[in-house]
Amino acid sequence: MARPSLSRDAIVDAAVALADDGGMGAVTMRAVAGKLGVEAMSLYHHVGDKRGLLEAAAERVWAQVDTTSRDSPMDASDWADDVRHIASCAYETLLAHAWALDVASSAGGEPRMRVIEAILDALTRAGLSSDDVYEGYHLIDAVILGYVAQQASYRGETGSGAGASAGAGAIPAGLDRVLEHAAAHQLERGPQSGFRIGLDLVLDSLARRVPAA
Amino acid sequence: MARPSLSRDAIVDAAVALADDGGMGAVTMRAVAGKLGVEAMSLYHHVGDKRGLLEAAAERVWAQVDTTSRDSPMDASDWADDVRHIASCAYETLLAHAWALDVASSAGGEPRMRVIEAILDALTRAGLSSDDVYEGYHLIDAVILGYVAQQASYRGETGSGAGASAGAGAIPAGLDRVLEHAAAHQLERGPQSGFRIGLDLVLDSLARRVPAA
DNA sequence: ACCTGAACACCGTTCAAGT
DNA sequence: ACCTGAACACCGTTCAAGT
Repeated sequence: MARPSLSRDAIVDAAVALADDGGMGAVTMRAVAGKLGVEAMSLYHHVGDKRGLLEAAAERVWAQVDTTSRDSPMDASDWADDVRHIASCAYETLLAHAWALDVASSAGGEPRMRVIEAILDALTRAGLSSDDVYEGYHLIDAVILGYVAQQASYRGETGSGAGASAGAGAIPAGLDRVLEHAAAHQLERGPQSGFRIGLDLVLDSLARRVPAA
Repeated sequence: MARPSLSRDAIVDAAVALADDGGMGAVTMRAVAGKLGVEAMSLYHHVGDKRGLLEAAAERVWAQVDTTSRDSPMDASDWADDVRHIASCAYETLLAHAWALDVASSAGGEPRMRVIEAILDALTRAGLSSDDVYEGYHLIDAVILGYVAQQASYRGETGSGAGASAGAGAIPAGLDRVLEHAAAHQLERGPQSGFRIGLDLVLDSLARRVPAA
């Protein structure tokens, strides 16, 4: 039973695996098929399109984000912890599959909507005005996507080039702050450290906008 | 003088133009050459690589961001306005050329470093601790990149699909907050409105961390 | 119903040849 | 020095044919 007759799920799995090591460019209809011991054209009986396959792969990534609240679902006081939990999980997951961010415009499908729902729900439970829920969600989402993009690009920079010191070409003379900043990057930091600091700063600002009980 | 003998600049210009309408996928060595009335292989005398060409194109986009401070260069009090000015300009520019964000990991080159320098300089002038400058820059950068990604994906969603109402497929039952949120999206809002609100929230938080003079 | 070989219209890139 | 035709090894996708 090396091949359970080829299923859509198996195809999407193979695409995710290929993208994880090798990036989105490594996802080729022929490569996906090869990984499943089948010819490229067989895939079209299950996925319709390469675009559709990539969207399904991105959706699978979003589905890995844990959106369950940690404690009693109606507890308003821990709304910030709930957001922290969901956002951290999303950050970690997306960073592990950074290619998922480059897939199509509106990728993510229902799994992504569940993440959005969970964040909106936490902000609503906090007692924020509906305007603040609206704007707060966008800010939190931007922070997640932004830090993932930032961190992914920083990784790619030091992971591939010959000399790991200078980054994307030496820093031109006169950009002294950038030079300092690059040096500060060398310091040891915990995982998520920058992201968590930024997220907490945003959450504190939002907490200040909760009307007094 | 239809063809000033083909220059690297002209090639990069053509690549930017093709990407602006048609996305990164429209940038093809053959298409770029065609736009310049030349054969594809001629490009290799000036750019070396398609990757290099795309990086040069992204660099040209970053170069459009205005990094000049608005008033006396040593004025510390307007550091927040300076950040607002640079960040808004970056947001607008990147949104107009959203493909530039998908180019290679560390794209942007020296022009992007100048943007980073300007932001770091403003935060330093504010009198923030070096740790806060470090983390504050990352947060601001994440906010810029995040809102651009968010807005670009929202655009792509309503710009292409058949029915403009539902977005990326209808919203599944049970996701009531998402439904509300999608409805709120229909309201008229100024350009940059979400981004400016998020950015201001972040800048306020940073301002609170400036040690008292 | 599911799989496949051959084929089509594309890619990026190389290389020897032209001027 | 700069440009190019032909060619190579790839793409995604279609289609008629096999089982």
